[in-house]
Amino acid sequence: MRSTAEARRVTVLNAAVSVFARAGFHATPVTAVAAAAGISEAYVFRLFSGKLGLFVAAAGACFDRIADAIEAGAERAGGDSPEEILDAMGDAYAELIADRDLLLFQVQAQAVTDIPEVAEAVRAGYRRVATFVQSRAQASDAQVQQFFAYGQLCHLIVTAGLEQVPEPWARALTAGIRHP
Amino acid sequence: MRSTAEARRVTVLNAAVSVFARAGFHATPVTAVAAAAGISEAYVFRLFSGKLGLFVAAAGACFDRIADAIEAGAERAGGDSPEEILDAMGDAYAELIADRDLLLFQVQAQAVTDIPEVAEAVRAGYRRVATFVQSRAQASDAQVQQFFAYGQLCHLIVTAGLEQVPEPWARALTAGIRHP
DNA sequence: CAAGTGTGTGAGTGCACACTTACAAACAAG
DNA sequence: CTTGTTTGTAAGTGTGCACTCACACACTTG
Repeated sequence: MRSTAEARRVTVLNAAVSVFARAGFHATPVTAVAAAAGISEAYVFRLFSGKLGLFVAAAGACFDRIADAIEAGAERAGGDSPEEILDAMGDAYAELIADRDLLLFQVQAQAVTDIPEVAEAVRAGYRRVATFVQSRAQASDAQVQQFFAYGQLCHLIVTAGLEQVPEPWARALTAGIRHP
Repeated sequence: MRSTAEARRVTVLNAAVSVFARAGFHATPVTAVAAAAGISEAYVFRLFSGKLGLFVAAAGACFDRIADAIEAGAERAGGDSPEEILDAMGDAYAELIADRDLLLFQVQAQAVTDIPEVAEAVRAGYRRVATFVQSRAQASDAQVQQFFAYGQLCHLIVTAGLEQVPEPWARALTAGIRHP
């Protein structure tokens, strides 16, 4: 049944985002994502063209979920000004990455951009998100840039575990970042 | 001669930063850094306690160089206001990472923060840089936060190769970032 | 029922790589 | 010269992992 194979791919992709997020591309064996998806390693290799194909597909799924969340967040904005819409998008993003999988996957993907296919997937993901943010919020270039700069700051805060650091420098970096 | 061993360690560390920066911790064999340093793999293992010890030491060297460059940059500031000093520091940082090794190494280190020793090294590095920036520039928390947020944005720009992308969304993200 | 097609796996295979060990040359001290 | 220490390497060893293949069950079609 063709639909079953397609359903499997979705399951595997969700598992892949979670598992790759922890230890990254090179450090996670495809056995691990197969186990997380509840199927055999051999079948994962049939569903995707090698480990790299799996990772690239997972990157697509990751950015899909991010784009959807931001889009939904924009709908809940309090007003029509760029500031209000960006703020609502930021809140939606913060909510989405509460479980950390999507954030950590992005970090892992950025770390293996020496592989051209991954670099292209990352560009495609940010292209999609950035163009939507700009057009939907009617924000200026500078506002969009700021939006992503503080998004990237979240990556540092989470990977370095700065929320747990009580020292002043860490408090300065984490100040105002919504529920990490 | 003890001094020679110490000199070797420095050589190896410089090589390690460059080599790890390209492909990351898990994807680069220590043979590669040994070759870059011009010595045998076995001797690298004698100079450092395993691959992880080498990587952590390289992280220390990386943040040392960053801190030194920012410190030197601050000396060249045009004035005494926080804005002028932060700007001079930003310029110094941008100059330093022109060769990309230090920037990419930071990305790679952030990607393997699931290893506790690496996470601690990253925190120590940012602790050193952030405390210096804040005390030297007498900047507010918000200014320091902004400084690092746009620094992290540079990581995205470089890893995704956004300087090469002519599309509007990419131009918005790269606008005003000093000579990438 | 026979033949074909899609879904799924267990049991390999081969290679890359982290780390060790045994050994050698240089230099120093007595 | 002998003994000891430091610098350095060549040649393993064992393991983990990407990827393959032969095979099996299910389900459809004629």
